[in-house]
Formats: sequence, structure tokens, C-alpha cells
Amino acid sequence: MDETPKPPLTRIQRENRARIREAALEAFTRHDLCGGLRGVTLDKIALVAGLTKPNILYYYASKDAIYSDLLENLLEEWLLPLKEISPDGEPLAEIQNYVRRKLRLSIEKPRESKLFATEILHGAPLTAATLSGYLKDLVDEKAALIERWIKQGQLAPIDPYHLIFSIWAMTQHYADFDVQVRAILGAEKTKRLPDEASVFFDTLCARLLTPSK
Amino acid sequence: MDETPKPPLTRIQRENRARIREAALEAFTRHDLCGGLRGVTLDKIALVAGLTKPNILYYYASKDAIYSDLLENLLEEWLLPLKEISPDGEPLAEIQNYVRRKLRLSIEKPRESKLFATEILHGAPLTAATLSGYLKDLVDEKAALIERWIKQGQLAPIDPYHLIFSIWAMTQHYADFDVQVRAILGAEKTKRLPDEASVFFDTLCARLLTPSK
DNA sequence: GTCTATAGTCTGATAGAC
DNA sequence: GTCTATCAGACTATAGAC
Repeated sequence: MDETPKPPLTRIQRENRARIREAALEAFTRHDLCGGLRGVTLDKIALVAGLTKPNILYYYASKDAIYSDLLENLLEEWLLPLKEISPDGEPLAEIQNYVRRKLRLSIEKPRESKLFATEILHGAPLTAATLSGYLKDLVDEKAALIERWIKQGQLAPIDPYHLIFSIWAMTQHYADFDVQVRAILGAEKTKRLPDEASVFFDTLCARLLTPSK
Repeated sequence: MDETPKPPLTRIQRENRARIREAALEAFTRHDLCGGLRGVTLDKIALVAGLTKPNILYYYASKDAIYSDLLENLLEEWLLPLKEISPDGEPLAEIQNYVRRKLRLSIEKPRESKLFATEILHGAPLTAATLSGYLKDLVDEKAALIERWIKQGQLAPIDPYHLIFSIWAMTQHYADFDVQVRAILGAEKTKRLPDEASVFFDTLCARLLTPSK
């Protein structure tokens, strides 16, 4: 009677689930032969997590459930930089800061970026509803803000949606396609990458968005 | 004795292999539950191709062989636009044309773009050698050309490597993440996408690359 | 809560008739 | 060259001891 129908997770359960998520994130995005939902076995996740296969399935109902949980926990963090664009700041600086935050996130958390990319690339089977609901609303709001800035002459005229897409694409490129980036830049230039990319994007934003007098 | 050790493929063999490649490309990049090398079964490819599983394996030694062949046939076409940047043209127009060709390729052949993206995302197990060899040389050559244009004052100063990465990222975004783009733009704006993206990129290139007088 | 053992299913590849 | 039938291995998930 005192039991709730869905009791909250205990501390140990939360910890073990977090441990499994970390192992799964590693396994799903490691450069083995192939990644993605089907490319990874429970055995691999169990090996990385230091648990046995049935034990994993004690904490998660199925492999798909791990993958879903991982994505859900990811989305919120991933959209935070966009949320933080403020109507009260100086327009160009707000967007440059957004790009910088997004770039840092991509470089510091490439696994998360890759997992999200894999999900969208394969048709967003688990996040389609979130994309056309929550995410669309958020982007519409920020696009309207950018439009307002443009109307007030604080930014040069540009399509705000394609601007946002471009920022996503360019910043995530360094995480998702890091193998290609590294192959082309070579070891030397790769070391300087974070700084040089940062400068590049600052320049790009300034030239693209500074209104002509 | 008259037999060559590796006889060239007959016409029928070429046709059937092409048919299998088409079916595999469709299967590998279709929005089912998950894609990629492991996400697709020979049964699915056989179904799409209208052949039986053993018949597929008569034309290709293994599933991996189909995937490899697909990628090899793809790379050449995919790099053609970059190759076509000419030292003899007007610099800004050359780059704008490159972006336009790349965008058209992404929009017209999204499956090819997605297959390539999947390969790189998963660590480029089959194309790593090509990336750091042939592709690096090609990019180095074009980056040097852009540097020359900048030194001659025909383009505004910018890091040519990050410029090329950005062009790749932005154009391929419309193919690889089409689900997300469509979810955010809605049906109406999606219809106008090719034109609006084209205008956006022309503007972006002009503002980014036109030298200040 | 965690383990061993295993059920049951799917899948890549092969054998052999036609 | 193309088919049916089938094997051998790998995989997810479960049963049940401790």
C-alpha cells in the first residue's frame, strides 16, 4: 500500500545505470568496425562496463532501452547553448558566443555528438517527435529573435534558419567527421585546431552578420 | 591457357552488380530502425534487388564486399566538384560555383551523402587510406590555390582548410540531417529549400570572401 | 542483486539440384 | 547462372541457482 506504482530508482540503481550508459556511449561510438544500434552487442557493453550481460539486462529492459535512455539524457545538454542566446545581449556577440559554446561542446564531447548524428542520419526513429515539437519551437523562437535584430539594423540581413543549420553543421563537423579532419590537417595542424577553428568562426560571424553602414 | 587469371566482368555481371549496388545503397540508407553495415541484412538487400540471397553472393563474395564496392564507386563522383575548382577562373565565382555544385549533389543524391557520412562517422574503416592520401593531396592543392588568391588580394584572408571543411559540413547537412531540417522548417519552407539555401550560400561566400577595399 | 547456463532466433555463407 | 535447403555461428533475452 505504501508502495508507489513506479518507485524511484535507488542510489545504487542510478549509479549502475549511469555506469552502463557510459559504457554504452563508449561502445556505440568507438571506431571498431561499425557502430550504431545493431553494430554493438550487449557483450561489448558488458565488457566495457565490467558487468555481466544478464546484469546489464537487470538494470535495463533491453538494448534498445539503453540506447533510448542515452539519447534522452543527451538532448537537453545538447540544446542548452541554443537556449542561452539572450535577447538582452549585443546581437553579434550573442551569436559568436553561441558558436563558441557549440564548438567547445563538440570538441569536448565528440561521442555525444556522434551518437546524436547517428540517430538523425538513420531517420531519427526515437527523436522524431522531439525534433518537430520541442526543438522546432526552440528554433522558431531564436529565429524570430534574429529576425528582430535584423529588422532593427543590428545584424546584416540573412535567413536565420539557414544560419542556425550552418552553425550546427560546421561545429559538429569537427566531432562527427574527426577522422577525416585529422587525416587532412595532419598531426601538426590538428593540435592547433581548437584555436584556429575558433578564430575562423569569429571571423565568419563578423563578416557575415555585421550590418553595412 | 587462353584464360586470363582475372577475366573482366561480362556485361550481365556488370549489370547485376550495379543492380545489387543500387539495392544495397537503398537498404543501407533507408530510414528503417537502424542503418550501417550491421544494420542491414542480406535478406533486405535481396528483397529490394529482387534476387535471392545466394544469388547476391554469387556476384559479391560477401556483404562487406558490396559495401566496399559501393564506397569506392562513390568517392570519385563525390570529389569531382572540388577537383573542378580552376586556377583560371574568377576566385569568388569559382568558390560559389563549387558550393552550388556540392549543394546540388547533396540534395540530388542524399543516399550517397549519407553512406559516406556513415562511413566517416564510424571511423572510416574502409576509406582511411584514401582520406589521408588522395583526398589530403587534393585538399592541399586547392588550399594552396586559395592561399595564392588571398595573397594576390583577390579574396579576403581566411583559413582555406576550415573554409573547405565548412563548405562540406554546410552542404552535406541538408542531405545527412534532412529529417531534422524538414522537422524544423515544416513542409512549406522545405519546398523552397533548394533555392533559399542557394541564395544563403551565395550571400555567405560573398560576405566572407570579398576583400575589403 | 549477481551469476551460470541455455533457450530461441536471426543471419551470413555454402552445398548441391536444376 | 539461379534456385531450395540448410549449416554454423552469433546474438538477445530468460530461467533459475546462489
